[in-house]
Amino acid sequence: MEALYTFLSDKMFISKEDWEEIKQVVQEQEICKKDFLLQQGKIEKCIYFILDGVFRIYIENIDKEITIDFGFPNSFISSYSSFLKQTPSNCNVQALTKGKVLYITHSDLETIYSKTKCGHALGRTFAEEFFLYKSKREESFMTEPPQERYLKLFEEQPNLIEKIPGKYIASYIGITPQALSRIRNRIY
Amino acid sequence: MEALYTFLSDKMFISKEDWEEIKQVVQEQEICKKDFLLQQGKIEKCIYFILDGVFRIYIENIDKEITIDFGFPNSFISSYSSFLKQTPSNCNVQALTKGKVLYITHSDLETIYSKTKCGHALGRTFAEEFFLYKSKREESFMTEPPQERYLKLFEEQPNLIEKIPGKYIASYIGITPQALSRIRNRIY
DNA sequence: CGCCGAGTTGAACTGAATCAAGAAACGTGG
DNA sequence: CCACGTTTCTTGATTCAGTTCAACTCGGCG
Repeated sequence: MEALYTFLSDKMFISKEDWEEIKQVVQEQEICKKDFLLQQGKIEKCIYFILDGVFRIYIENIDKEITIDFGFPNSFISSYSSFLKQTPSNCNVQALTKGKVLYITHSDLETIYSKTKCGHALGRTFAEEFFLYKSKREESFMTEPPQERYLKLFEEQPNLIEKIPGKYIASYIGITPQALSRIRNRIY
Repeated sequence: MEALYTFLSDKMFISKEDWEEIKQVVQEQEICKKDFLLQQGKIEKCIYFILDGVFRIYIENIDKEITIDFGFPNSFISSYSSFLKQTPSNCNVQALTKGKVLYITHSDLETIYSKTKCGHALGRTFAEEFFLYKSKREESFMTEPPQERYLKLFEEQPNLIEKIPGKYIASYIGITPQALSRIRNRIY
């Protein structure tokens, strides 16, 4: 729980009282490998904060899966569009390893919005974080070829490359596993 | 100004007093064709609400421009990453036609955050809107081929296709003008 | 030991980029 | 309002990066 406080208070001010209020509604959950935090077609009811484990968000398209995002400890994960709109999600959120998460539900967050001073600022922080992430990814896709996207990813998340099956990484940077394999030995 | 109120109050509650406060800091500006609301390398100090005209956000890459976004009347436009982080932007925001915008500066928005009840909710609304937009775009790029991206765009913004030079549209959907031309007469 | 998923490698294919040239549309000044 | 120059669009030929299909290897696990 301190991990979450540290993460949030780095981005915004949270008073003692507000934090008490928030603590009331934040819940903890152990996750087994391959468990789903959310399945396509369901409505996302939570935002998760990853304490431990690695997660993946993906869309099941015709005949293939498309990886949209990975989640690592000390970051949020959610089918956030579905969460915001409270409409069925078009993606799955799945644990690649066993892990542990904190989460807050949509309705509890609404409560926080109304009951605490920092509520909306909290919601704003979520939204801004999610936006900045997507925005960075967009720029990467628009301006860089696959190889550079891979190298950047490698720089930013060197551990990722070890822990995650290459086929997911390939999909995440928008290429096939074969193409990734070729990029890899082009670089050696 | 009513246009902005209508737009916002559709998404959140704004009290009479808060709106008065907001009105104090919202400014209006006439824009000439080809004027820049922001140039690459500068820090985005505003969020704009488009009253009239069409705008374009683009990145100047090595040897080519990449269109990231268009802006139409009754929507917000800004180099929002730069705005949030208050760091130099890597994109330009330019008017494709003459037009008119409302805007609020970063520091004025901070004032609104502290002075009004709905401040943070307002910031949250901005962030959520921007996020949902990017998210939709990401999904489109990951799951659809260029031709479908074009057709979807055509459905959603039929007027866009008439008003905006094809080369910008091509760039926006991630292809060359030549490829767009071929898509167009493949469909007739 | 044999199976299965993941990764690699090769060959053929394909959609889009690039290069190039000509046609059409646009706007700017006389 | 026309004429000229610039920008945009189109079309064709060629090239290329990445996909697809397919076969083979490797490593973990029942």
